Amino acid sequence: MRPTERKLTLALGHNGYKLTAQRRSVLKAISNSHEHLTPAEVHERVNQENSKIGLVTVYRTLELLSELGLICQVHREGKSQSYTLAPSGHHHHMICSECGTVADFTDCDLGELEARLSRETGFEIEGHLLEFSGRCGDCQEQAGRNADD
Amino acid sequence: MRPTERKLTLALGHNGYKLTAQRRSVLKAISNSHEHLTPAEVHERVNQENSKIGLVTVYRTLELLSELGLICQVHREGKSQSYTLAPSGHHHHMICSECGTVADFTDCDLGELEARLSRETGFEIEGHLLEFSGRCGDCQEQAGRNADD
DNA sequence: TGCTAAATGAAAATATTTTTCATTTAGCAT
DNA sequence: ATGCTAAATGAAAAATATTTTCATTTAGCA
Ligand SMILES: [Mn+2]
Ligand SMILES: [Mn+2]
Ligand SMILES: [Zn+2]
Ligand SMILES: [Zn+2]
Repeated sequence: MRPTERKLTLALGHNGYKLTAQRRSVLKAISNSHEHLTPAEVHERVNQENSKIGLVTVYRTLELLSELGLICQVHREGKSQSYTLAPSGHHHHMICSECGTVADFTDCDLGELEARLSRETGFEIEGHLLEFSGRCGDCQEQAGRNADD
Repeated sequence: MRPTERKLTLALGHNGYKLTAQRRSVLKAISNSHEHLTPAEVHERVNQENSKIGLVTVYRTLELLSELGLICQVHREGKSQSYTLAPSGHHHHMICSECGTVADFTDCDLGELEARLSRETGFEIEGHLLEFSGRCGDCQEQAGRNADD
């Protein structure tokens, strides 16, 4: 059993949820992709396989997996919600604007900035959203190759 | 003329766009609020006044004002797009999760982090999204007063 | 093996955003 | 000032996204 599947089994059991084929398919689709996927994209990919599950179930499952911390949301300007596999614990995303690949990083180091803002504005800070966008190594290479032609 | 209106006149003229009553109303609704407003909310507020403008025009106008740098988008988990008045230049938001107030700050100081990520992952970083969420001073006070009762 | 609460999915409802196109109007040239 | 024209508007419809409802199925347990 793949480590992601094992996590799913544990997280579901722990919280009184049932392990279903649909839930396994959704998580598998996400963990098989390095990109962030919208509910519609997950649905499409799952249904290309044998399974055929309903879009409503995809929505419900994405919300559940997100709650369990197995996947997390990616925020793109103007785009609809999309999800990617979550490493454990606090982390952030770098997103390739060309191919959609998501890379995680953990040490955001915003403590000092938070403290200063809190002091200066009186806000009590509870959380933050930090994402970088750019071009991944692969897409840069590809652009380089095309320029060479 | 209020400074925001002056900016609007200049930005529109500069770019070959026309100054219309609708555009003034939309910008006014946003600049009159410290909260971030969705298209539907902007529409509602504008139409409470004399004017009565179409929701489609609100959508189009928000996009235009955003392009011109007069307003900017706020990103909330699971919520639909919303906008707030933009100070000039690069900046970020702190958003009160209770009342929706948005406060801006400018010095995000992510250069070092960017450089390290770029070095370690090969990503070429082009931009970032940084938002803090928490409770504004007012909402903390109010909570304090309620606890006192 | 059977029971039951949880999960699923089809359909409908609701919400959000975009497109189309006929009508109006701001800004400019006269 | 007046008329012209490209840009802007708005009503309606279409497209897209998300949620609710409820009858049916099923995972996990006794
Ligand atoms: Mn992540
Ligand atoms: Mn802003
Ligand atoms: Zn890429
Ligand atoms: Zn507040």
